[in-house]
Amino acid sequence: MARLELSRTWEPGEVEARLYRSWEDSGCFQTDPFGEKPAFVINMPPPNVTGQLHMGHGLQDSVQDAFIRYKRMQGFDALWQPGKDHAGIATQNVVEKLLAQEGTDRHQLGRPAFLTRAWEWKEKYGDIITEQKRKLGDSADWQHEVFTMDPGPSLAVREVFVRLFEKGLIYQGDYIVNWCPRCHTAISDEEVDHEETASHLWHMAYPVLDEAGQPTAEQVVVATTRPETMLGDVAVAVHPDDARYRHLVGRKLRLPLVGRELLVIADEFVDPAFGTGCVKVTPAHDPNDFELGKRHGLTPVKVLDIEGRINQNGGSYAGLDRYEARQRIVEDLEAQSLIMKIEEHANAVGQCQRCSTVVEPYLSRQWFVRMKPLADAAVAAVQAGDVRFHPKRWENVFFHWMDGIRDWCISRQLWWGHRIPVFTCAACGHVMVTRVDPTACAACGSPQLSQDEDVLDTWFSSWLWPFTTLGWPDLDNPRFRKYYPTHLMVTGYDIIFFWVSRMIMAGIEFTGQAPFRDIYFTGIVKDTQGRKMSKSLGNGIDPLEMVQTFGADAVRYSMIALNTEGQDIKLSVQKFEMGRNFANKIWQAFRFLHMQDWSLLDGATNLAEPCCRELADEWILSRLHSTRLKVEEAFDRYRINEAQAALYEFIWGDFCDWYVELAKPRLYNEQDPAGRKAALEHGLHVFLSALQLLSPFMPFIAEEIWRIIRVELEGFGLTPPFGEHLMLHRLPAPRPEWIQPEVEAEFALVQGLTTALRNIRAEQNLKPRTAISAVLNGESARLEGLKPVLHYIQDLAQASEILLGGERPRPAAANVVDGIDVWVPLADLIDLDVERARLQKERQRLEGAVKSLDGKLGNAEFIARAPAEVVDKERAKLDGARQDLAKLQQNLAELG
RNA sequence: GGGCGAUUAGCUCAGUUGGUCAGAGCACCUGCUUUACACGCAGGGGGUCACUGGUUCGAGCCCAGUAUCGCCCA
Repeated sequence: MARLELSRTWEPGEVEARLYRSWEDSGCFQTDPFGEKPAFVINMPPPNVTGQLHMGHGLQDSVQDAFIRYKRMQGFDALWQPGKDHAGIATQNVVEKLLAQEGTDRHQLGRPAFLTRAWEWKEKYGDIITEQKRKLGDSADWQHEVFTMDPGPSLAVREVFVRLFEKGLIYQGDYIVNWCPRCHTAISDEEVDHEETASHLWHMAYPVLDEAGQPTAEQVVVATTRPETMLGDVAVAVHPDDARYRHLVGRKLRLPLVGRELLVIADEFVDPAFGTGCVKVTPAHDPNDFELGKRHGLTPVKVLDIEGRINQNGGSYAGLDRYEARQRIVEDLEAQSLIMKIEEHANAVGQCQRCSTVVEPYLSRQWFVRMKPLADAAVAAVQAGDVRFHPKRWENVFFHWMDGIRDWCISRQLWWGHRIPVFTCAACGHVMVTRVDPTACAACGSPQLSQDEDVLDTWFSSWLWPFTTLGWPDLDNPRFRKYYPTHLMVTGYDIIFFWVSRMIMAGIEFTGQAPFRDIYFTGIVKDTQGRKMSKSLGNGIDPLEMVQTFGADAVRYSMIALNTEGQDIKLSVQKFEMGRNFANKIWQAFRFLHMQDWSLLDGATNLAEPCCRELADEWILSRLHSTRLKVEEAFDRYRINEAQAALYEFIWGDFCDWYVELAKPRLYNEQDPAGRKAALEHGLHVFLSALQLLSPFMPFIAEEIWRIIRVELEGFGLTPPFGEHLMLHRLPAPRPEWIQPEVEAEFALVQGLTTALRNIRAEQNLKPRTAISAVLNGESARLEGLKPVLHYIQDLAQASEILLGGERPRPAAANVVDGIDVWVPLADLIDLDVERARLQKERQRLEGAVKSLDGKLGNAEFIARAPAEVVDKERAKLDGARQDLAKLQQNLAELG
């Protein structure tokens, strides 16, 4: 029978592409809203249409896919709901750049033509990111992929806007917002990154005026980090209790360079300890000053335009960029000797998260959502345990933010996005917020209506994502009915504010239910120095490149291995070697099984069941099922790295290192065909079972080996006991009765004795080919117990002969394992000095153990207070150590 | 200023409810072309678990404080 040829190492490239196609084409990722199976749902955080795959996806998708695949194999109708985000600012930026290359811009094009271009771009490039995600092996339900601007989600966004408006939770108003002078739009507080920057504090003197409006000799000195905003100053404030300035309150000042008269006002807000204790008040360009101005009835003066340039209110500075203006103003003040001091000052400057431009606090008319009423229910839901955070500590971050929650600026001065459904009648000024575009004014009937020019913040569609992806607001949509609320959300802790909190609020507000039950926070992927990966630093590691170099399984394995309890990950390319090495190890183990004589298998062969014939079989089966339990438990506790680690230890540490070695003599024993067959069958059964458990983590190699086994079995005319795709194969019920601690203990002794012999061999520098024999001595009952496993030790330690009991050979190298003497007669081979040194070291170790245990057990308090179980255990340890020590002393004495 | 996290082997990190927990991977040392694997095998070295007190029969693990680093919020 011709057998398949297996590559010498695991070569993932071609295999992964082929298998993924086969999964997707066969509908392996699909779900069934009408089926009987219970649902398990993860909503994939929608990547931006402009996005490129980065390591954050590498990490989070590995986690999500592991859960989804595991649940799917447990018999759930597992939905991983994918989608994409229209990324308002980012997409508009990209399209505007294209237009600029063509020598035009969106204003020349006009809104409809611009939107056509944006859609064209989206259709052409928008799938790049999801194609990239397929390379990771993501088993998402791609057929139901949703885009935030699809008709469904768009309808939902409008519905939500109208509902909130009707409830009085959406309002329009003039407030200070964060303005990005490059994106030409307002952004929310959450979209501003604060970076500590070295700056200056300029102390500027404003002359005090007398009753007649003439300058006096007195000056008021204010300190500011933004001198250019002085053009918009309308007052100077001091603390009412500040004795230094009390006499000035109510007096007038002359604003230098501009000439405007300013009033000195008193306000509790002023911190007398900061700067000079006098604060210039610029209500149009500072949030605190804005509030201050409102309290004192001041009229704001705007001095910046949407580009961040000084406007016509800035007199001779009009048209200058804000930084040029800053420089010129400082120079001009200096020329008038009005700069009193320039201090070094570090302050946190807000930057646009999208383009890193320094944002300006900017007075403008925007739409806001009143958040407080939504927040209360969300907090209650988390407190009640309706939503559970993993790790739990992130709850505090959530509570803290919710506690101080501020209203959400949702309007953006963009064209790409959901246009705000507010219509104003040109004739009578009546404002309408409607689910369907109105054709005539509801008040006066005029058809002359104009829609608000702005669009909504992209997050305004994202916060609805868990239910809009499933068909909401159509409550009868079968997908919504079956899959909502979802079960698990996996994302980074860095978007707790942006997204997680808001999703919880929206879920409760609009569906009456929290949108997910559990939320698992991953860490953030950093570089080796602990810096965030970024394009500008060029310190990113490209997941696609890693997939190409090491394979998707390796990338997934490594990312999950590194993802411990939501800690940040310091990543380097080298880290992927562990995944690659593990995949290759699995492949080699399979090559070994594969190269055996499969013609031994017959109609009675059932790889779905074990066929234990001896201790080694029972042992590996026990280990397999112990591992199985660990995996289950780890998934339940959201510690999937532990699940993966347990599988690694089992496959590499138990199966490859010990079981395969013991299977070799059985497989090569021509005298015992039944034994050969059993060894092969049992090896395949255990290996396959482990692979199935591993497949949520390393789906490709598991699936490929499964496929090859199928093909080979069919080649021998046998029927595989499983279906075409491993990933769809139901996990068999756990069999705890196969876990046998006594068998594991017995085997541990085999391992200990083997290691002792190998240790002697290595320390005495004996070549592997050199035959050694050994004598094991101890209590007769224990020697009797070793009889059935003696051949294991002999094979594993490559010993020509092992005697149970008998005289100590002289000279001999010696070890003691758990009360059993291990002697290796070495005649002329032994190096006495080496042997003596080795034994002395071992003696030292044992003496230490005896001393510490002795002390412990000599302590009456310990005997009295510690549980009897613990005391007994310690006693047994002491007895064992004493016994071993005595034997060791004897061995040393023998050496002379 | 408030909060959170980290501090365990040279490096990156695990260590559930306090009692075989002092561990893994990489790196290191010594052997090894052993018919699955050098992306490997066998053996080995290496840590006052940041520091100081406390609770306890017993503390990487609990408590208090200190130091250093990092993050978030103000």
